[in-house]
Amino acid sequence: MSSSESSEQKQYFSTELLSWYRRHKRDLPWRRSRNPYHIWVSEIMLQQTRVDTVIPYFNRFMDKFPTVAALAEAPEDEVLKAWEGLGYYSRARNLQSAVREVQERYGGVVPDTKEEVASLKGVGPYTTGAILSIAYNKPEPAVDGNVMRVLSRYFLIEDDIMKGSTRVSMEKLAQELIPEGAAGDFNQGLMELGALVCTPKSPSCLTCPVMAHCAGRAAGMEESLPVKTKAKPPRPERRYAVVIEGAAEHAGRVLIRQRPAEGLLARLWELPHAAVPTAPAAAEARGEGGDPAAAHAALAAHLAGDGLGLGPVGWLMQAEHTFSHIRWEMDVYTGRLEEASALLLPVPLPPHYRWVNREEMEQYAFPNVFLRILNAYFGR
DNA sequence: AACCCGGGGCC
DNA sequence: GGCCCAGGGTT
Repeated sequence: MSSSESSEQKQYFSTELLSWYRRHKRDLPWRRSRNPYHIWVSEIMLQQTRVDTVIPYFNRFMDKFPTVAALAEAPEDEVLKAWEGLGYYSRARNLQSAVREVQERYGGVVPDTKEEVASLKGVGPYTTGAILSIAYNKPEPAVDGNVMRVLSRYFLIEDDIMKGSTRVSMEKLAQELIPEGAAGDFNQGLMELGALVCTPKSPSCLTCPVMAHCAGRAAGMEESLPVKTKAKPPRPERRYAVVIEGAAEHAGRVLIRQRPAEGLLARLWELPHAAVPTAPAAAEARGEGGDPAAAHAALAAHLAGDGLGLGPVGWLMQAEHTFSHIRWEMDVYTGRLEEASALLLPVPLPPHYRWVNREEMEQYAFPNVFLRILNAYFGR
């Protein structure tokens, strides 16, 4: 980092920011007490969602699970239900798992040392600092994206904030800035400034309490900081998917299945799909119409693993879904299960499979791409 | 350090 | 529809 910050510039920043925060802080539900459990839950929720969205979730969550003990004892289903709509369900599971540890190991009292807090599941460097400073007023930095944006602008730091080493140096700087005895308010002030004034686009410099000594602003660089490398584009992954149509008592229904409890899109529902085998020469063009023979081979081999036989397939559509790191490019076919041959017995369905029609599918949560396919298939 | 994990809002 | 938004876990 540049490390050309003057002590006057730092002193000014700390004093003015703290004063500004105490005059302008928003009245938020988790700011009405210093209850460490409340602070913790709010920080986990805020990691992924805007304040306005979090508020009703936080209030409902506290009504339902008012204490560490209450959350520790609750069935996981209820916790996930209370989290429904916030996304990132693994963080709800991590939170409850860590809360159970606090209940058992610390008698329900959220610990107040760096080592103990940082060891809790789902609590990394940022959340550790937030809990220690906001709940216990300990002089620990809490550096999130807001804070890195504010600091990189005010001190004109051009280090790439996507690098781990930059976060570490920002933490050092942020810690030096904490005014004596005011860690909680100062850290919240940093984040509040980033959220309300020093915003990612078109920051409101004219109302900023520290504009007078902002090096980024003085250099006309407030819009171009922080420096942040572009994430590399998601790697494409070609897949075959199939809408398996039911017959007889399942006429009008299609076969869906639930994903495993761990990993990508955990526990969501989907259509059966299989990777396109890494093809030799002619793998380039995805075309309308696909390659039914190749698709049948891949899908049939895949479904055989669940004891299901697949009959011939026909072209349906193309569909795609982009994650931060993967891009699914799917060729979608329709097909039916193979007749159960000689014994004339119904093919037993593995427990994570279901037949659903267009009404019944409403009860299951699908990633968007499968929702689009099913909606197209059912003709909406 | 590199990769894995997911979903929403804005323009 | 393209662009931007983040923090923690694992290896």
